[in-house]
Amino acid sequence: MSKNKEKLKKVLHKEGLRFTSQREAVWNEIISSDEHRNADEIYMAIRLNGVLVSRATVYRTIDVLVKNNMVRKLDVGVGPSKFEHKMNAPHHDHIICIQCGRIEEFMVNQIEDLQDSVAKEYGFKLVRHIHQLFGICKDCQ
Amino acid sequence: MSKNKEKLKKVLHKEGLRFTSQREAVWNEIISSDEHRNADEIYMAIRLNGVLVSRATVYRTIDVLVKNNMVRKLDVGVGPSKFEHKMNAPHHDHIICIQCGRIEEFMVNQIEDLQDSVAKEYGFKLVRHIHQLFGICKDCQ
DNA sequence: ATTTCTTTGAGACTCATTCTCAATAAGGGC
DNA sequence: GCCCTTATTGAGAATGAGTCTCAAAGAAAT
Ligand SMILES: [Zn+2]
Ligand SMILES: [Zn+2]
Ligand SMILES: [Zn+2]
Ligand SMILES: [Zn+2]
Repeated sequence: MSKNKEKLKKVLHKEGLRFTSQREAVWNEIISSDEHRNADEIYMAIRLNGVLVSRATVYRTIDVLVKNNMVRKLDVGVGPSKFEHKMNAPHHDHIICIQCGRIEEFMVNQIEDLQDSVAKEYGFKLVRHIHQLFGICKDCQ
Repeated sequence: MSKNKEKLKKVLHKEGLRFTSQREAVWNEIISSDEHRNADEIYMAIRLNGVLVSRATVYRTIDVLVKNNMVRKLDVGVGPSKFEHKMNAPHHDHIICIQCGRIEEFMVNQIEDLQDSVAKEYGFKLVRHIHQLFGICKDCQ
């Protein structure tokens, strides 16, 4: 069994959920691409592969994956949320062009550390963070 | 005329928009509090003051204010967006409790500077940023 | 195989936000 | 002020992402 399938099984088991073909299809579709896609795009891609999975199941499955750190949810400020898998992908945040929607990824260790300090200072146990820079990209300026 | 009224007039003029009593009412309501409120809460507060302004106008006016850096839009991850004025308030970001919804404000110069560096590195002209830390607050742990 | 509990799909539903469009009000010129 | 043009407003309809419902189908347990 593939590493990714293992991972899904493990998480579903931990959550007391069953391993089903639909959940596997959603997970497979999400890890098949490194793009930032919304739920409907993922749903459509699965259908194009000839697999029948409902929109509701796509949303439900993505929720589980997000909760378990396998998928990152991205609010791009306009329109539906986008998603990306986190398998083998190092942590990163995003810089987004408000003109053309282009998304670049960045990661600065120093910022990550400073976030931890802030959480500590305020007595919060940090679970996740959103860090998005919005601006005009080179091509759009 | 008050400083705040001036400010609104200036921005509306710059945008080629007219100064109206409704827009003034929305702006006055927003600057009257330092809380983080959603559009409907702001709408209700205006009505309680006896002023009649429609929900649509509240939304429309907030959009202008956000675009012109007078108001900050806050996506708290669940439910409607919240807003806060930026008059005389130094820039800050937010750390939010995912249990009780409590919101604290923080500001780290070093993070702000690092953001500028990232934007520069990617050739983006930075317009705004979202930086939100989500976790469990002291009381909820 | 039978029972029990979970999952699924189709579509209804929610709810924040946006849109429509006729009625009203600003702002500029006279 | 008064007129004219153009922007704004309000009420409610429309939108759209996401959630919920519930009967049917499927998994696990006995
Ligand atoms: Zn761009
Ligand atoms: Zn990414
Ligand atoms: Zn809390
Ligand atoms: Zn704040």
